[in-house]
Amino acid sequence: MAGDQPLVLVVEDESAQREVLAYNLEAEGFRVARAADGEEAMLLVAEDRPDVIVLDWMMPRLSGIEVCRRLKLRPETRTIPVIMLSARTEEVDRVRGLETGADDYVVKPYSVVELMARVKAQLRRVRPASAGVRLEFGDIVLDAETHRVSRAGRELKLGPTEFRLLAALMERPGRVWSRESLLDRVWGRDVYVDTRTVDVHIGRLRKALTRHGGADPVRTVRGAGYALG
Amino acid sequence: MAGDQPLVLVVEDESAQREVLAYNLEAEGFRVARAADGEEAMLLVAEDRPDVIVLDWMMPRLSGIEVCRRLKLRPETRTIPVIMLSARTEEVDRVRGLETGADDYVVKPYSVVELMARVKAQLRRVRPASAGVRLEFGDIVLDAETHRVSRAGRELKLGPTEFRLLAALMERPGRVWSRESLLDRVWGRDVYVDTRTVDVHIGRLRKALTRHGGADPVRTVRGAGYALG
DNA sequence: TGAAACTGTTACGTAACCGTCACAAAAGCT
DNA sequence: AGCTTTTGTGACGGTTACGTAACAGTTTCA
Repeated sequence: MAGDQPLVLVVEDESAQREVLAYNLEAEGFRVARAADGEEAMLLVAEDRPDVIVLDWMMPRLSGIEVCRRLKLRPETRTIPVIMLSARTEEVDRVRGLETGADDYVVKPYSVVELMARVKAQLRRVRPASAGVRLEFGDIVLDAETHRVSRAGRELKLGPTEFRLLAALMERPGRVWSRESLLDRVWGRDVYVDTRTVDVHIGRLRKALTRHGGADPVRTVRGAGYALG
Repeated sequence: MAGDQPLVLVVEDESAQREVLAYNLEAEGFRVARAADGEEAMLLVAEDRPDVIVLDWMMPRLSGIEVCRRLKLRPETRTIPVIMLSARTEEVDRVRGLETGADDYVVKPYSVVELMARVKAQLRRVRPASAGVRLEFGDIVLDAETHRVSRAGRELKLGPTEFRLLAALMERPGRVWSRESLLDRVWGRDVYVDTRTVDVHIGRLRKALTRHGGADPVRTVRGAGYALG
């Protein structure tokens, strides 16, 4: 709570996944605290007062559900937003059913772009100053919170994948993303999808962006990937 | 870490499996170092500093687990990503439980596509694709992140090979590169291409750089090669 | 439960790009 | 000057990367 940058607590027992998460959060400019299980998490919460908690559901010792429940009991920790990670859709339903009070849910394998957007969205609730939920490029505006995209004031209809793809591209306009890193960021880490699929979705995104006129803002860099502008 | 292409160390005691792995990795453009047991692996790590290690769990002498544990103890090798191979799901669980600090796990029999994807994913974590390199020489500016080249503020259109060729030359202005070393650097290690091809691409690069006026910045060093400036 | 929306893959046409060659031009050598 | 070696470059066939329509399987939602 004290520092410049928001502090995100990552609670995940599997070290590889924990580090991937931490890596991406740090790349976004957050400070990161790590916990490998629920008990460690409770200690760190008391100690460091994180601004957001990303919490794995399935963990040894103290499960994510239990951690969440305990946090929401105490007034001084009740307001810290919790984003729950779980492996399957059914589990999300179950977690919801348990009324743990988590503020958001993300299903594994998650898209990095999406998770970052949700972390930012939660932060914005608590710290209205933190920016980044609203991305702009030229006359294109993307609002991660409301999941809406408009161009020149006109609302655009995008599918979920096209939305995340555009969000990834808008995150750093001009930067060239390889098909592989787009797959990584937009589709998710453990999904094995043909790289040509990226081309198809880029095509769909282009069609949506230019439906009502306007130049194609997506640049193809032959042999390298795609970029915005 | 030194070379152009990432170096992958394959540690696997069974020679057939080791060669299959190596073959596929080389087909993907990686350089490959091979080790038949843990002790050899430790030596090769110290010697060659691989970018990624693919490590079999079950091995004579020094097991994969022990290799991994030792690697993660020393600061200079801690950050090298390790992908563990093991024979069964239960073993993966056991390896995980041992907290060896491996960065990813793959169960045998693995899909080659999947393993390649994981190797690439780990590499991306460590080598964030030539992040934000901006090269300048006189009025020429090359931005690796956006894949853009401009001269005197005017954007230039370069093909992929010309782009990489210019990047290589700009990395060390004034230095004379032989055709062979340019082939190595720009085209890749074991590509069978005539050295005269370099001349042709130098010509194309010159044409692009001088299209809108300005002196030819590429110097021919007769009998030796080319240099910038 | 259907209908609609969305997804990943495939196939095919096209345009850009690549490597080689042949010959011209330039540079060095005697 | 003549001769040899090296480099510049236009032309050309072959290859590859990309754009996109079509399609089948799946999910979502009324």
